[in-house]
Amino acid sequence: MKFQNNPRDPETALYTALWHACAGPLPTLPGAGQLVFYFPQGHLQQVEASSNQVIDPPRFNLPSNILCRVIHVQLRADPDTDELLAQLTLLPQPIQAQNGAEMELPTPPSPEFRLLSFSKTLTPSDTSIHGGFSVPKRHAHQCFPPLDMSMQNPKQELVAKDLHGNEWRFQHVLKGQPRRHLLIGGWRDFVVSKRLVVGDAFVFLRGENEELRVGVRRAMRPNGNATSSESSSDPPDVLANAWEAYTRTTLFTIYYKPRRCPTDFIVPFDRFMESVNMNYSIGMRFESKEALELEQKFTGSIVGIEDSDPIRWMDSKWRCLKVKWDQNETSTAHLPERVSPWQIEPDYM
Amino acid sequence: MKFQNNPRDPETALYTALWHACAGPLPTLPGAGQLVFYFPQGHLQQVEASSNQVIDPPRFNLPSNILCRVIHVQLRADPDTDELLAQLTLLPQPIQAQNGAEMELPTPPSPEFRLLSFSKTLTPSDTSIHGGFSVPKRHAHQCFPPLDMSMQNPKQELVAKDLHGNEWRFQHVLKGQPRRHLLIGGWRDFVVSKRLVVGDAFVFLRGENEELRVGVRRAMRPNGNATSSESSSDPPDVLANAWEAYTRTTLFTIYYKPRRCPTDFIVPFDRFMESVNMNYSIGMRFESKEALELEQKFTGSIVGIEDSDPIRWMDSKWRCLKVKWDQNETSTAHLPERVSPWQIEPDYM
DNA sequence: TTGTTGGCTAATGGCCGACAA
DNA sequence: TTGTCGGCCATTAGCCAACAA
Repeated sequence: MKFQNNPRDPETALYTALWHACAGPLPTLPGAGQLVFYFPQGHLQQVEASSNQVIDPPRFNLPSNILCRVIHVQLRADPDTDELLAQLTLLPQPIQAQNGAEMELPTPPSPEFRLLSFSKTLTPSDTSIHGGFSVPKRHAHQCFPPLDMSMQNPKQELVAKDLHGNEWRFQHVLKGQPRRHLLIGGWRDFVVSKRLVVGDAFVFLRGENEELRVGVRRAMRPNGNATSSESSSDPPDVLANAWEAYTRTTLFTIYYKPRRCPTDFIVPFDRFMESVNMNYSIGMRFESKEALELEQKFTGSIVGIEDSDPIRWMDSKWRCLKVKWDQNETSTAHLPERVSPWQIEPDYM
Repeated sequence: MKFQNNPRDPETALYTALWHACAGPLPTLPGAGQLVFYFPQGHLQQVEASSNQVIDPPRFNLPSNILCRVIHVQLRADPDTDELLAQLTLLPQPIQAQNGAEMELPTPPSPEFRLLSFSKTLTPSDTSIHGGFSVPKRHAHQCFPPLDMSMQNPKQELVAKDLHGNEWRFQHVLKGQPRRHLLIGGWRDFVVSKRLVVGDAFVFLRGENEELRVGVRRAMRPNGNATSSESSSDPPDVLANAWEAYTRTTLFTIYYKPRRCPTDFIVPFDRFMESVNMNYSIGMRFESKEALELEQKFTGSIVGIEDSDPIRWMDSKWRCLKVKWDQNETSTAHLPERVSPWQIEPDYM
């Protein structure tokens, strides 16, 4: 299950689809072959955040961004915690080639698979020890194999695999007054094993050949409170790898945990160039792009343009914009004070 | 709980003691200030084993061993799985200084703490849902606070912290016919939370001030079968760090999971020098040193002396000995075919 | 349509001493 | 001395439909 090779293989396609469904709509992950900019500054900050260490890195002369080609992407999930992990292998690109978007490799055609899926955020009733899981009607009709409606209490067993290939069995019944679809008998095991709590989401996929998959998308913890596992995959001296790779034009590897901290230190070439061409100025109004990894769009205005770390990373675009968010019915307290140009777009309203 | 600063602090001393008790008697871990040899080859092999990837590393010109000073040691435990992790920060030593053992820093005097401890491997009864935990009599007498024997059914509540500072409560009772010490009421929670199974060991410590600690030493899985969490802390291109640190004499960091794979790529200076001075030859009989991380000693004889990877790591002492183990009442099938000189000592029997 | 609740029953959690290795 | 077992409660897991939002 660990290596995804041929994307045309239905098994692999299902795995990838499930991984992305569990990761949520938020993170944009480049594919193998794509050109991206790597921001060591952002990478370091992620490592610091996840390891709670302040790192005074050696004085590498890394530029603030490095054009790289994505050589390989490996999507994984921790067998214990189901935490998602993307491993990106990057190859720095020669400087002189840095201004040709035409060198973009053709994205391998992603074959179309018939794929049905839904996800539902768990309610207190769903997670409570008391009952089962209530399946919204349209989801049951769209994604579940059809029930034998000739029975007066239709039921069937659903057998689905998770990202690790483990099998989970659920009784799918249609009963109650009024009628509703329920997952019982096995649901509890799933909740306990996956340690689901209110706010986490249940993810369900049905691929071709009636293959069923289940997964979990955990609630975003407001701001990385200490539940986070310590096993950060990146060592504190992570920049040494980048430096080595940069100077010798060799491969290096970075990790990305989509449900952990917002990552924007890998930026697709096109998106970056777009943001470079955008003329942002103080006072400009904007709205957040999906790269900010928010569930909804927010608007605000730019209040400053300056290096976020002028000493170590001069002239870096990374989080170079100080912003003020508009007040909103939902709280904007969790929104960052600094964003990168590629995380926003001008608000033409 | 994450940073251990002053080893004289009783809190810290208890933490360290508990960590080592959970790690088991097997691994030797150097302390801060010590000189060690670092074997990139062994490091790489551990990474390969734990990530199930074969890595074709860039062609660094790393020597097969690098003298380093241990700058910092940080002992941690994963909050989810309790997996132990030692993070070693190493500083490569200048070449010209490589032949002076006198440069060994004085090991900081490890203050003596009164410390009582025991561990017990769990039986089926201990882990079964049916009952509690049976405490061997001498351990209860040695390590538990004394019971009030005037009661005809003496009992007390033990409150103990684990490596993360979480509190666990147990009812310690003396009852049954014949009398025995039992841990009930709370024991089950502990077993479930820590996911203990038969063969795992319960670790108990009592420090000064009657401070109690509990921990877990998991059974060694025969040969890294796939239960292992994927989140290896070392990225595949881990050698880039070492190379960078080696050429520029800067710090680098390695990780060591004592319950995962046998590590011998960090070897204390003295032990290595000893093994260099040992004249081993084909046919020589030996017995295993504790560095082989075995529960007991085994004997065998040397059948070959050769580079284990003559192409990439010429003249490396790492696992340069091919050995044949003596037959034994216990199986020798799990013993490695290759060992390093510092893992064995001549058998003078 | 779907979240929550109280009720009911079956299952199991969990403590006990007997017994035996 | 200590591991395992059968017995025996008390607790809870888990399904159900009523009800309400």
